[in-house]
Amino acid sequence: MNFPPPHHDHHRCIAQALAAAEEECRRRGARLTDIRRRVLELVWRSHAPIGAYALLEALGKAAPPTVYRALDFLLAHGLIHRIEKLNAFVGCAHPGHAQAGQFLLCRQCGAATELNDDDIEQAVRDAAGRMGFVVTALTVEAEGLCPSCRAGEGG
Amino acid sequence: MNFPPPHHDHHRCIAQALAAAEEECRRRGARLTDIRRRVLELVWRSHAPIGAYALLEALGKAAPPTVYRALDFLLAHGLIHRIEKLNAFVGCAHPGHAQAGQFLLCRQCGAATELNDDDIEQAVRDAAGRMGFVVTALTVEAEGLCPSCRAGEGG
DNA sequence: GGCTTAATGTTATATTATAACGTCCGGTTC
DNA sequence: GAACCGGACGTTATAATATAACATTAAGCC
Ligand SMILES: [Zn+2]
Ligand SMILES: [Zn+2]
Ligand SMILES: [Zn+2]
Ligand SMILES: [Zn+2]
Repeated sequence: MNFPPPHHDHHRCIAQALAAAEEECRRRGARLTDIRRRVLELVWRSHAPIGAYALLEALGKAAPPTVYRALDFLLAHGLIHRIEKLNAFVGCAHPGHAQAGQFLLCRQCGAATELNDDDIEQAVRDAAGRMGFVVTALTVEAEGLCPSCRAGEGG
Repeated sequence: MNFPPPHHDHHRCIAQALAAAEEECRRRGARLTDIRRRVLELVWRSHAPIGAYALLEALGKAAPPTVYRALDFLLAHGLIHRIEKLNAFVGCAHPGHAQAGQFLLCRQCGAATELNDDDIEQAVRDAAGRMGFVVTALTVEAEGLCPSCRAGEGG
């Protein structure tokens, strides 16, 4: 839930994500098969969202439906999220929690960080409610500069 | 800025949008050519976002670059907006105003309505700021049910 | 083991978007 | 007016993203 510093111990991010995914799948009676696990691992190779065809290439011998099916599974069980602006996917650090789909996207380093801010969600629900609109799903994608990249830009 | 009722005088929406576009282009010294105007008019055929290839077909004899170039122009001058979730485009009712890119998308009738809510933007800036992230562009796409469709669903 | 269903493989194709280059047209300069 | 210039458009090809349809394999169950 914090912005990942540039040189943190990312193996730890991956290990935690995979452990959380195992747990979540067990809890839901879902099968984290080999392909699904490999795709999840590849998504977690970095905090920057990755596209389906990049995953496909990384997987090696596979066809598009293979990776899209794995992505569908991971999305359905809240293990990854889709970044609409980028047609790309990023790991979810807190599967099982209520997710609002709020993301900060650094235009410099590409990192995506998930927010889960009730005030944002409430502000949207309020504004929508004033027009008689009922919100059932929310996508927030904020582009900008993360702390590290901001420092690097001399600003 | 209100949700368009199902049977409002939509010719008026179109006329106003085209007039506003003319004015905005004049103000900016931009050329609203025939193709660009026709695409804008087609985008405004309804309040539901429309895809590039649907526009292409409606245009008749034209190739993809033609419509994409027109869309790029209209986007650049704030006359339309792109809905990322849908890979589709919708007219902007208030060109020239500061736009936050906030949309309510009715999953029933498809209508997209633009919000311009400072509280939403502020909530995002605040949440981002707490993590040291500076927001430069914001996309908010809320899916749900508009007033008319809510009434129709018997809920 | 045989049955059933979920998962994956495979091929083809749909959908969305852009690259590259040629042509035309309106205005400017001389 | 001829030469020039730059923006808009035409045209062809192709890139990038995503899904349909059906065959095959693998798990889970009895
Ligand atoms: Zn990490
Ligand atoms: Zn960054
Ligand atoms: Zn209207
Ligand atoms: Zn509606």
